[in-house]
Amino acid sequence: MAAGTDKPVQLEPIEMARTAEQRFEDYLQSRGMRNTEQRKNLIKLVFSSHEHFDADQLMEKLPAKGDAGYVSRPTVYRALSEFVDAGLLRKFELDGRSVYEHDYGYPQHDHLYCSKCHSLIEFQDDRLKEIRKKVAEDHHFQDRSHRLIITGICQPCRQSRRRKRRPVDLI
Amino acid sequence: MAAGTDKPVQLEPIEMARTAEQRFEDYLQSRGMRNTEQRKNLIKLVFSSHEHFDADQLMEKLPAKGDAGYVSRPTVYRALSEFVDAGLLRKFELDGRSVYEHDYGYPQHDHLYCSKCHSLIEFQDDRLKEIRKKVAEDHHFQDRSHRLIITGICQPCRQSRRRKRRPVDLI
DNA sequence: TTGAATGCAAAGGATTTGCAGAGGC
DNA sequence: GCCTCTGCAAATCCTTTGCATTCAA
Repeated sequence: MAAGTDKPVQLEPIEMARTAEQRFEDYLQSRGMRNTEQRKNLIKLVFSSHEHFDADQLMEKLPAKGDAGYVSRPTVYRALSEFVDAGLLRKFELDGRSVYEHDYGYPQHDHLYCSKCHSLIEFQDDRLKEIRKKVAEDHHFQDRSHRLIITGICQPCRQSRRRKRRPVDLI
Repeated sequence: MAAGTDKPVQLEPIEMARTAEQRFEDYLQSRGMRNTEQRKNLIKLVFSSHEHFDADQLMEKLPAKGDAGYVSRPTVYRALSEFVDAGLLRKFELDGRSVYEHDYGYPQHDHLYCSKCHSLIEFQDDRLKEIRKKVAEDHHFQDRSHRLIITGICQPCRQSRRRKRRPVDLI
């Protein structure tokens, strides 16, 4: 995308007929599951920004134990799994932990991953679709999804080779 | 554990000036490290076939505890890490575990991953190189490696599903 | 009311680490 | 002999599970 820019290009959310919350409610409804306070808190938090995050980071954004709005760790894990199942989030693994990102209402993209500061930069390249299609056909493979991560050193880290840059929390 | 079975190799090894063992010896030498029996056993085993494997699968191929040639689990993990560092193996994550494959003497490739039987199928597409190059340039990113995994259902799994369809619940 | 969901504690599974003894070089 | 390496046990890290209680519908 836009060459000549320093900042990572931000992808634009897709226009949606239903909000993530609405879609999740449908999901719950259709399975006889309940729309609890915890699930409401989590989905609100998760969709309040489109950063990548892991379970730990999500926990840190929640109110502390004892305060209103607190959600326990097991419940966080259970909810993340439901969000993925409902098509709201996508999950992938990085350095041995699970990382989540918005799926619903967000365009397909892939990532550059800085092995120094652990930041993730999104990019889009439509040629990938073609490759995927051709390879799947060649192997009579029914493709459902793909994940491409290009690892290296991001621009800020290349420039400040000596300066210690605080790694972006979390991946 | 044990996932990621493999198909017979389809890609041809590259002609090498030095064997993996030789290269590893250089690596050890240059760092004042020792070429122990354990490391020799492991490298021989690892390069005796082209399959993808995880630490557990490698352990299972080793002689049992008490028998000659046994290597303990911590040593296996330490060695795998060294092999990666020495450029002999490449490591990636699948379903929460670390999976290894030959790097030295093996051409760049990517994978189709069957979510049903967990097999990994290798493929090559040179257009990926171009995409990687362009994206890296656009973002002033110094790319070092990439990993593309296309997930779906492999041909054998697609066929077996059609043949023996699960009957509708009777009762 | 009633079964699903939560929080707690504890378990699990993969991988790593501290350390005393073994063994390359 | 020096110093790295190994194996053992135990620790860590992330994630999941069993269960009694709480709560949405």
